[in-house]
Amino acid sequence: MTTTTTTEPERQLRADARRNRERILEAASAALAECGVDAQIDDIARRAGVGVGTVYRHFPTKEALLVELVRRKFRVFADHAREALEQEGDPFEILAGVMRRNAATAAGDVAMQHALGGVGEYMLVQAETEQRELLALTEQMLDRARDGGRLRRDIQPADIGMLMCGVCSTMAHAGPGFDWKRHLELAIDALRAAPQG
Amino acid sequence: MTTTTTTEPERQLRADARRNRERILEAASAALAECGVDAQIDDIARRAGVGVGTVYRHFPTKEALLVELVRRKFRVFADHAREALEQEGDPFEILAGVMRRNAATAAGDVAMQHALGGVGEYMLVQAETEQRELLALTEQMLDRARDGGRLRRDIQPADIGMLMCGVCSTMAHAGPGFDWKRHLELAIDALRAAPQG
DNA sequence: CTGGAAGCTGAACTCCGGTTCCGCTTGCAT
DNA sequence: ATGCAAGCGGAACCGGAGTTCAGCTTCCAG
Repeated sequence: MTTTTTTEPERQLRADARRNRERILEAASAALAECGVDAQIDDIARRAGVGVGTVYRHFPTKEALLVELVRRKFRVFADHAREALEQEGDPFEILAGVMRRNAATAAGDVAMQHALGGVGEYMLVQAETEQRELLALTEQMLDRARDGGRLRRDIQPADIGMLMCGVCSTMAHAGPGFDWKRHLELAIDALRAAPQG
Repeated sequence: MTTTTTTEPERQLRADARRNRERILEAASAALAECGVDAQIDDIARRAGVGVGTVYRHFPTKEALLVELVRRKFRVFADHAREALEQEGDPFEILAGVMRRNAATAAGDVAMQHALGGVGEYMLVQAETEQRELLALTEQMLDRARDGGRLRRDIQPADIGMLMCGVCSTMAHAGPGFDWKRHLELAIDALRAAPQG
């Protein structure tokens, strides 16, 4: 299948334009990963080796650029989930594996922490499609893990979302005893079924 | 004892000044609870029925005002903990009760959600003293609950902090299935000792 | 009562960062 | 080859929000 994401621009771009678009996205990704929402357009343009005007030719507004990157990241999360669904093995551990992998991905991206940690609600709202996709995949993982018997029976896809958002919020905090990996493991433990009733 | 908090201004303020200071704090509290970090000084001044200059006479900078309010809120959290430590009853439930009460407090205050949810790290950093106090009280609650046997033995005070930050981060999100009370209960469940080994 | 220090006001200032826009460059269809 | 639409650069623009300050008002000690 050709890349038919609603996000991509309608008609064929000129070759150099496509190249620039990609460089901008890359630069933006780096800048936002580093500085979060506070990254500046001028900086992004500089990193991309491009004028500010060019950035605005490709993305009507800073917010649009932010949203596009959040979308992409969500697709990465979804890819991880899809890969995991191919694997053999204990479905609970597979679920936990995806959570660990996605958390690690978010850990390197301040913008994503902002989006998930509560600021930049707008970013999430506009990535609704991608979120839904991820939720659907999560549901599959949950179903399997529930059948496996090691997952608490009342856990819903949105629960995973909330917990992951929570973990991301601790990524932004530095402090003694503040460690997102620890937080993540606590969250995963919260999902376990009590060792029989 | 006289109010000897390092935060209060050194020498006796003129009567009207003290009154104004209080009105500003009140107005700021309301504005920040509503708009979070984005609340504007002009708006705060207007709500307080005071000129902007007056706000700046009492707080050198917007950040200082923010920090002061975060500190106060932490003291409220600590008060809740202190009260709880007076109570009789299952120490685990007492701990859970404080968590519920403090979460509910934070739920009505967007600025606090920003501070705890990952933005405004700076606010937390400057409320270090108040945090330490809260941590110490938390430790007492944990010790008792651990002795009671219903608390997972490896839970540390900072864990509670992280979990609470996480819960606050979901407060900022609206969405189907996103419900901070649910998140909080999951967090509390994560603390429970497995029903024997 | 009264002098003067403390406090107040709010228009004006400053800074900063997103956005615009116009003249120039470049890819590509013919 | 070549014309021209698509794309690019980046200085300039603009609005918004924190902060300042010069003159006026109010409290209160003596």
